[in-house]
Amino acid sequence: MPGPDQHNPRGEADLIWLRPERVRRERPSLSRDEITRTAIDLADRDGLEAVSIRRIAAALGAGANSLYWYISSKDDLYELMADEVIGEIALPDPPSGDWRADLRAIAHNTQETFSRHRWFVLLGIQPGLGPKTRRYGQVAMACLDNLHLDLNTKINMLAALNNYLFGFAHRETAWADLQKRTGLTEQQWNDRLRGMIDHAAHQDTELAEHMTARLQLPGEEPFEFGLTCLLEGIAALTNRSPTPRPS
Amino acid sequence: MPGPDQHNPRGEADLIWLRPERVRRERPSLSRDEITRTAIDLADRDGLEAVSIRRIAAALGAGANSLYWYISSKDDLYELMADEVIGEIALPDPPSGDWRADLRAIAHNTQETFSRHRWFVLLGIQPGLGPKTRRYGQVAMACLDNLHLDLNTKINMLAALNNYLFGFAHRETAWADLQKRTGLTEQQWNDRLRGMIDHAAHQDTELAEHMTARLQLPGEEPFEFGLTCLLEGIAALTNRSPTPRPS
DNA sequence: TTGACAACCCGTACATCGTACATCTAACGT
DNA sequence: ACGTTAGATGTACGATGTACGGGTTGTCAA
Repeated sequence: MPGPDQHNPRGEADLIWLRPERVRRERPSLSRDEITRTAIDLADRDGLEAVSIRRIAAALGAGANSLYWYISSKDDLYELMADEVIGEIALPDPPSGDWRADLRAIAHNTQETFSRHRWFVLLGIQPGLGPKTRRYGQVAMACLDNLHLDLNTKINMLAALNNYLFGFAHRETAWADLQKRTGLTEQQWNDRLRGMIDHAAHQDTELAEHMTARLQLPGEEPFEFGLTCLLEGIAALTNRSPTPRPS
Repeated sequence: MPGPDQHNPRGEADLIWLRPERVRRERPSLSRDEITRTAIDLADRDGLEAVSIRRIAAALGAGANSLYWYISSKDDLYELMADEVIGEIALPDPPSGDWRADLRAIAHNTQETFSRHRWFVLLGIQPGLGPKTRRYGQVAMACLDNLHLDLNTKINMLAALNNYLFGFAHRETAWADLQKRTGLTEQQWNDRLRGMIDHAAHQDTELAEHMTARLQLPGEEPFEFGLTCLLEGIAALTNRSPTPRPS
């Protein structure tokens, strides 16, 4: 990484979504799509840190720097990957009309997709303006339609939900990485953790309790619990007044 | 990064928190603390990607690889940084007794600390078993004490809250990074975004609305909104401390 | 048919990274 | 006095992202 680079001499906001994909003439053997899919496969199999320009190129049978014709930086690639992942989330389209059920479904599908691509939350990228992301936002919005709320409130609701989903996914990812970092299988890792807790319990009950707490954090039940809290809270706020104010 | 490395031939779960800091004899000029603080300062000033072993060493006036005596890998360093950041969060200790107010305070302080160290959520590390993190968990637990819930429920509540906080911080960080990536000042960036929205509104009103929505996501008001939702939902689920409001 | 120009691809090169390893120095236990 | 070890360093290796310049092929005007 040769220096920060001023990166934008002309002051253009250079988002990939505002640039058209280069038109396919005849020769091109690559495309943004292929590149993105290959990158995602690599990340799924070997983790995000295994995603390198060279490796993608190699997997595509292309030269090392060929990709730079289609993307202008690795961050661009990340943005493409993010949008693609968002696109994998199954959506209730059209919404059923029951906003709570719809949001719950979206939440579950999102969680499921995130856990198939655990690296997602490590991209450090807010899914931006890509087409798949926009569709996601659009459908989520539509789920709230017959509540007749103002735009601002709807946005806040969905943001809260998404924040929760991101946070949960982050925790899961971090746990998985921690386990991987030790080089143990999941079984070995769990056994060892239990052992550590038992051992700690003898000299430091507080530590043992703390570890127990952390141990059970990822999983179905805590996810459901938090999700229910959020939806319940949203419902409470909408029943009250059109513009809820924090106490 | 020379290969994955099996990393743990003997199958030891090698967490930094289970190893004592090397005892200080006389000569040592470095310490985990100094290293951690230097790393944090670097990250605050120049971003997480500017945190390299060599740069930290240079900043400490030490040789390139001296740090490896104190930490055994860069991931270890991340763990130390995370614990340190958690330690900066102001806590209501002892709790006031009003669990809602206490959790709200913790949430605000956490958010405030995270936004001073935006790189935190990019560590890809779940704050683990470090002393500061344990204290955080301990105090948060104590806030729920006089609700007399079972351990499991309390853990789920705090997890939900923390997930939300992580998610929100992630969004803020991602936005800030996006802006930085364009190389524009915040002012320029906002102007440009507004311009893009206005421009988009002519040909694609849906896109314009979508961008508007995203534009306002980080900020005080959405944070407060989601936080209130969560606390309200928690209250509803415990049907302790009932929300006295017939719609 | 020819030539110019663009689209596309790739090889080389550079700065930088994490860290394994061998080695040096100075304090310590005996 | 002397070996042992804690602490610090230098060198080296395999990677990485990407700037750059030159190649190759297709398209289109003349």
